[in-house]
Amino acid sequence: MCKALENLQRYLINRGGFTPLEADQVVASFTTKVLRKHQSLLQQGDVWRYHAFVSKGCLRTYTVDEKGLEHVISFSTENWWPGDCESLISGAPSNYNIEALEDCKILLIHNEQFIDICRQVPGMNNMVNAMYQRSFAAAQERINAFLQYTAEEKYRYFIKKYPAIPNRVPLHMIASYLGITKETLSRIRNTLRKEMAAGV
Amino acid sequence: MCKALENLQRYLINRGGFTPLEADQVVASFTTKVLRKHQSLLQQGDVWRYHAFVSKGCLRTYTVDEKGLEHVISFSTENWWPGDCESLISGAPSNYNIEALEDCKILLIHNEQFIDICRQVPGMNNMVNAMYQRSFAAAQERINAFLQYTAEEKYRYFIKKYPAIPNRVPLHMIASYLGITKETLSRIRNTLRKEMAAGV
DNA sequence: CGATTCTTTGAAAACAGTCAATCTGTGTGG
DNA sequence: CCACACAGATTGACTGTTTTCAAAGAATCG
Repeated sequence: MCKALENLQRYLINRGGFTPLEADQVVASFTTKVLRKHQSLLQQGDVWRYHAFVSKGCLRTYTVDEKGLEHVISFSTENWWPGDCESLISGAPSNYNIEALEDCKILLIHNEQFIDICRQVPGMNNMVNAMYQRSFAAAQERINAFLQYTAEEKYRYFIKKYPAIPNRVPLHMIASYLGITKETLSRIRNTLRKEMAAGV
Repeated sequence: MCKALENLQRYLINRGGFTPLEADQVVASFTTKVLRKHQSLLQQGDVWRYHAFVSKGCLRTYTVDEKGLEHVISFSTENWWPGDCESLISGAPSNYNIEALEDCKILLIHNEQFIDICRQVPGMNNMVNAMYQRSFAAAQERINAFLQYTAEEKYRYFIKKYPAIPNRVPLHMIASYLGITKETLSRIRNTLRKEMAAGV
């Protein structure tokens, strides 16, 4: 088994509570997709019919508003499931774009096959369920951050929660993710640097 | 069957795709809880171990930050499932408060019983799954609104999406939900009134 | 009624955004 | 290997939306 698939297998065993055999069965239905930096996994207007697991790399999901401005909805690194669950449920064209920020290895499966597996492998439903619960809980936490934090507090919270992201992702995308401008984020970084230097 | 339970039965048939008989079986495990205005369904620090269906009334879920300020996370009206899914999964004390804004009728079930029903009634897993998917999609949409809208745009979007809420809920709670101050929202309302008067 | 709670209004202050210029680093092609 | 282009990051001055603070006017409830 190639390394990309092994990552998913490990994920299924550790996070989904599967036996190695069950995990094999699930993994066998996935195909590997290599994405080079700047390539897309999903483009606005297309329908999302898959489940995708990030085995290696980093992607961003973003929207484009009426003024043509991009807004980063989320980052997806190893062991995440990027996609558009709205489009998946409804079959409607997606409003989201998903783009590789680095060279990526993605494991893909069509939704129909995925549903088959859910029927065949007991425990699959539970894992999917838990996945969505976690996603929802995380989204609520983020909403909470929008409600109570200033720009600086949002950034502090972000680097505490995702310490690896700032090193992998350009600043202006993080600013977009936080709902602030790149200039503001640059100034915030500056004050944080000064704090570090002062030994706070 | 009392009227409160009938609402849930109807929900299960229409939204969950159950037969009336299956729906009966599910409904039978729920108990009715009456909440008077200002009473709580969940208080910060308690563990949430239930699933709750709003048969009648309106509630708010909110957090209290370090400064003692309240932030409205969500409103729940008829046919919604308020609760703290984070606390439910992890078993950790909740950070949320859920309070009745009107006299309410809530249908409650313990999570353990709920899991039993999921095992017994086929299709239950799918419904729960779809519920969380919808919740997650809605949360993402809200995050998107935070990213691209001004205060006024957020309010316009809100009344368009939830036209019934403004009539049932005090202004300052809507302001909190939108992440703006009550004074700002009051001023926005003022300009909207003027627009209406001018016939825009 | 009196007492909350909710809403509105005004003026001043603060935070973040905009615009514009410059600086940095990286990679590509001559 | 250098020069150039380009994307990303920083800085400054200015603008503007939203917040804050304070006060007073509705509305609701016991």
